[in-house]
Amino acid sequence: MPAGKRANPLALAVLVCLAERPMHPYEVAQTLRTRHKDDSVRLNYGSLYAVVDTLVRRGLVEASETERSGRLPERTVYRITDAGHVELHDWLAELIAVPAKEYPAFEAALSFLPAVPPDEAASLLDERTQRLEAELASAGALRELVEKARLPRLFWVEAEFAIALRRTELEFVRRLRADLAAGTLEGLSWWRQVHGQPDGPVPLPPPWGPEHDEERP
Amino acid sequence: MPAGKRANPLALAVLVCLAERPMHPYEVAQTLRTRHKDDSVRLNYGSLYAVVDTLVRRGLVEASETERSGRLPERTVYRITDAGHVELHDWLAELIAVPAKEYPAFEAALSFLPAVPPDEAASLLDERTQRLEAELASAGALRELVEKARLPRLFWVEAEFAIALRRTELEFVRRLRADLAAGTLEGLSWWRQVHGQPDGPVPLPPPWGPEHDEERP
DNA sequence: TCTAGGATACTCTATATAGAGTCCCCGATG
DNA sequence: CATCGGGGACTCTATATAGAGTATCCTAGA
Repeated sequence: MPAGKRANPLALAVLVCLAERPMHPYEVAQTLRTRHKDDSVRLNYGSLYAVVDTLVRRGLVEASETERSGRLPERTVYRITDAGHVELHDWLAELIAVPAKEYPAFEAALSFLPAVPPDEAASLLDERTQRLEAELASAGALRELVEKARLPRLFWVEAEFAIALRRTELEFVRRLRADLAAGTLEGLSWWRQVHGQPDGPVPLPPPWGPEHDEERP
Repeated sequence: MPAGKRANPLALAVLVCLAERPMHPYEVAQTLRTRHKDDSVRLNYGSLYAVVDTLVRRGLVEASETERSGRLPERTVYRITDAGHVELHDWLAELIAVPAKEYPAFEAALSFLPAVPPDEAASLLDERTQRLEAELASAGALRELVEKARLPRLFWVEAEFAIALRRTELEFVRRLRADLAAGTLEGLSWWRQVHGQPDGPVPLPPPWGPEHDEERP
């Protein structure tokens, strides 16, 4: 088996850091933080040490020394192995070349949109719009700072990507909200009707089942 | 504490289904599948039953009956409680109104882009482009089918959203690839140089550290 | 000089999760 | 009539994960 388990991208981050030079896990965390890679990779200590252990078990990194200063906890310095270099390369290549299915929370929320009444949905979408605008504004400010610091674009492509996604999301929300306001969203009348019942929230049922999936003779 | 744990969106999906009518977990899974909600919410049996248990412990759903036909495994039918209705509403409202930070795999990959040589990166990006195009093509075909089945747009907004994100990703990848080809990507010379060393892969170190984060006098 | 607060460098534990495995039924096939 | 395959409806288990907790050192203020 060439690829043991490629679950947590934090493991990839560790490999990248150790490919630069040997470090102890806490130092890996620092490095990722000062480079703002913790914006793109979920980083917390609980997972970090677990992930390093896994890498050790898979033979991708190995302990190179354990220092101790005073009576502070030991620091174990790890180095990447040859197998680690290979795995780093293959994993990263795969991540770049093949798009993976993601499950964004908002996509899930949209799936169940009919479960809230349409008027409330409208104001919730408005709130999201405002928050997204705020987020994009501060992201823009940050981008200017980074540019002024003369940090080449190569080192913040990931931030650009995140911003592009958020922008698309904002446009989508605005359009959906507009269609809702204009009454041009197909299914709206059903939606209003379902929530018009006086007997409290009747969130669904949607009027389609297996029979809509394929035609029968 | 009004909100116990709002981790897994599958729990939300279960609440939505049970708000429609009482079901046993397997039936919930079926329902989600026939409505293609398993495209927006990660669904697998291992998690499903665990999630239902959690909902029971939190008092959001309760067992209403357990049937048995023949010697097949028992089917426990669950119904949503009043607290469950409240939680369903609040959770969904939050998901719609406040954008959550996500960690897409490709964003992580972009973070570490300099770890592969630039020429290889170019062809990996090409491969991604092709795969994204294929994905979007089949998504388009599916969308037409759904439209022909007269399924109102309200019931597939989430798919529209996913497509919008993928389109943005495709554009982003195309542009990045083009900048790479044109040599207009800032940092490219450093990138080439680092990977030009004959002593194998020297993936990093990037030429910035804490000193770039803030100015000193 | 005493102390409050913040790094440093982990460690612990309860819970979540994925994926495989299990057991039974039913219809079709040879 | 035996058996084969494909659902249905879970159950089991090893691993991953988040978040809080711990213990030491250092610095700067009162």
